[in-house]
Amino acid sequence: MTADQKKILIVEDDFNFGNILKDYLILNDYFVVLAKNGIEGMDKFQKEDFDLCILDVMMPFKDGFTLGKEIREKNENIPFFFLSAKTLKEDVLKGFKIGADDYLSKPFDSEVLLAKIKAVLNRKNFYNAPESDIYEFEIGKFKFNSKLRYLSFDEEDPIKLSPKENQLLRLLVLNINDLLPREIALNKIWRDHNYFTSRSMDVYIAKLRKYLKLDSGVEILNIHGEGFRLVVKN
Amino acid sequence: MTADQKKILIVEDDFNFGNILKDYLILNDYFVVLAKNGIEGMDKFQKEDFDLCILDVMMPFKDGFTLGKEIREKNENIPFFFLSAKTLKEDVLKGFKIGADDYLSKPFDSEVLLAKIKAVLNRKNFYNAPESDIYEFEIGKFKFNSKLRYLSFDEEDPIKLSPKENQLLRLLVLNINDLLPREIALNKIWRDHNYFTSRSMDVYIAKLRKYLKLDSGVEILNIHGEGFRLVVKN
DNA sequence: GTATTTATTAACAATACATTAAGCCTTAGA
DNA sequence: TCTAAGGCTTAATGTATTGTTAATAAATAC
Repeated sequence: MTADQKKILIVEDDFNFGNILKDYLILNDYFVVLAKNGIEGMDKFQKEDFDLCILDVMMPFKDGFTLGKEIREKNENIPFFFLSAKTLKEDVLKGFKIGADDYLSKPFDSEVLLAKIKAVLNRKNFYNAPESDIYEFEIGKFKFNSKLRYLSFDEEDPIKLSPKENQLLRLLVLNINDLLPREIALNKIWRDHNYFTSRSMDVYIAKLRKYLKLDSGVEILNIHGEGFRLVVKN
Repeated sequence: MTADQKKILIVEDDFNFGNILKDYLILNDYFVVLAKNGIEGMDKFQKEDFDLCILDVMMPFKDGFTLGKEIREKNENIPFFFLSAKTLKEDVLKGFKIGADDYLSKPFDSEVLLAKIKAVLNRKNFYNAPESDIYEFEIGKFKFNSKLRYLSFDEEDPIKLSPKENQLLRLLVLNINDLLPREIALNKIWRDHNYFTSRSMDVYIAKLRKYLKLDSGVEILNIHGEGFRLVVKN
C-alpha cells in the first residue's frame, strides 16, 4: 500500500458481498482488509491501524453492535459505519448511540457510500490517534514527548525524532519491559509486514539504540524471532 | 445560552417546519438560531460562532448548496447537514462533495436527526475555539499586542506587524510551547492549504524569526511534516 | 555448520523547510 | 493621475530531514 492510501477494515460475514465491497473500495484506491466475523474483526483491529471501519450488524458469534462498542472502547475517535438490512429505527439509533458515524441500510448506493467515506475521512482529525492524550513518558533518565517528537536526556538539547522513530519508540514505551511483537509494530507503523518493512524496522531500532545509549540503564533487547523489548533498569 | 450548550444554525425557508425543528432542538438542550433564507443564513454565520449548520437545500435567493459552499470556504471545519425533499442521487452526492457531514431526506425521523447531531458534535474539534478578545501577550522579553498589531522588545520601537504576520504570531502564541499544526494555521489564516499557501507560510515564519531574534530565549522550531512550535526558555 | 534472523552503517532519492529576492497588487497621498 | 509604500505571493536557490534499500557483519537456531 502507498503511504497516502487510507486503510479500511470491513467486517462482513457474507463472503460474496464482502468481497464485492472490498474490490469496489480497492478500485477506488483504498487499502482494504476484510474480516469475516466479529472475532476476526476485533483481532485485525487490534493488530493493525485503520482509518475507518465498516461493520455489518448481523453476524454470527459477535454481532456488529458488540464489535462497534469494543472498537469504540479501544479507540475513541476512529470513525465507523454500520451496515445492515434492518432499518428499524431502534437499530439505527442504537448504532449512533454506540458512536457510529453513519448507519447504512442495505441495499445502498455504492457511490453514496463512497461519498460518505470521503466525507468521514476528509474530516480533519489531527488529534485522532487514540493514544494522543498520552504523550509524555519517562524512559530512565530520558523524557520522551511523542506529540512534539523529542527525546531529551538533560533538559538541554533534545533529540528530534523523525515520525517513524517516534512511533516506534512510542510503541516500545507503551510495552515497556514487555515484548513488542515485530508484527504488531510493523502493522501499526508500516501498515504492512514483509521483508523490506522488517529491514526498515531494524534500521530504526538501531537508530533508537544509538540515542538511548546516553543512559546505560536503558536498552532495547531483541527476542529472536519474536520482537523487541525496551528494558529500563533502576 | 449556557456555556456547554452547542449552538446550531438552521437555515430553512419553510417557516412552520423551521420553527418546529428549532423548538425540537431547543427542547433537546441546543441553542438554536433560525435563518429564513440563504442570505440571512450567511449573515448570521459570519457574525456568530456555531457548532453545526443545518441547511435546507431548496430555498429562494440562495440555495442550500451555494450556502454550504460559502460556509465551507469561510470555515473548513464546521460540520453541516443538508436537508432536502429531493433524494436524487446526484443531489446527495453533490451535498457530500461540497463537504457536508450528512444529507437528510425529508421527512426524516427526529430522533435519528438528534442521534446524527450528537454523533457529529461529539467529534473533537480543538482549533475551533472562538476568536476571543485575548490580544495582549508576553513572549519572553517581548510584548505582543495582536489587536494593535505590534511587537515590542524594549518599550521603545515597537515592530509593526502586517496582518498575516500578526495572525500567525497570534496562533503560535496561543499554542505556546506546543505544536501549531501547519494545516491548522493555513486553514485559519490562508483558508486553504496547498503548495503555495504553504510556501507563503514559510516566508512568514522566516519574517517572524527575524523579529524574534532580539531575544535569544525565544525561537520558532519546526517539527518536520507537522508544523511549528514557539518555544520560550526562561 | 549452515540457513535464518538481526545489527549497523552508508548511499540515495524524495520531500520538506529556509531564506532572500523579485513581482504584483492595492492604497495613501502628492 | 501618478507615485511610493506596504503587503502578500511566487520564484529561485540552497539546506535539512526522512525513509527505503543495499551492503556487510554478527548473532542465533537447528
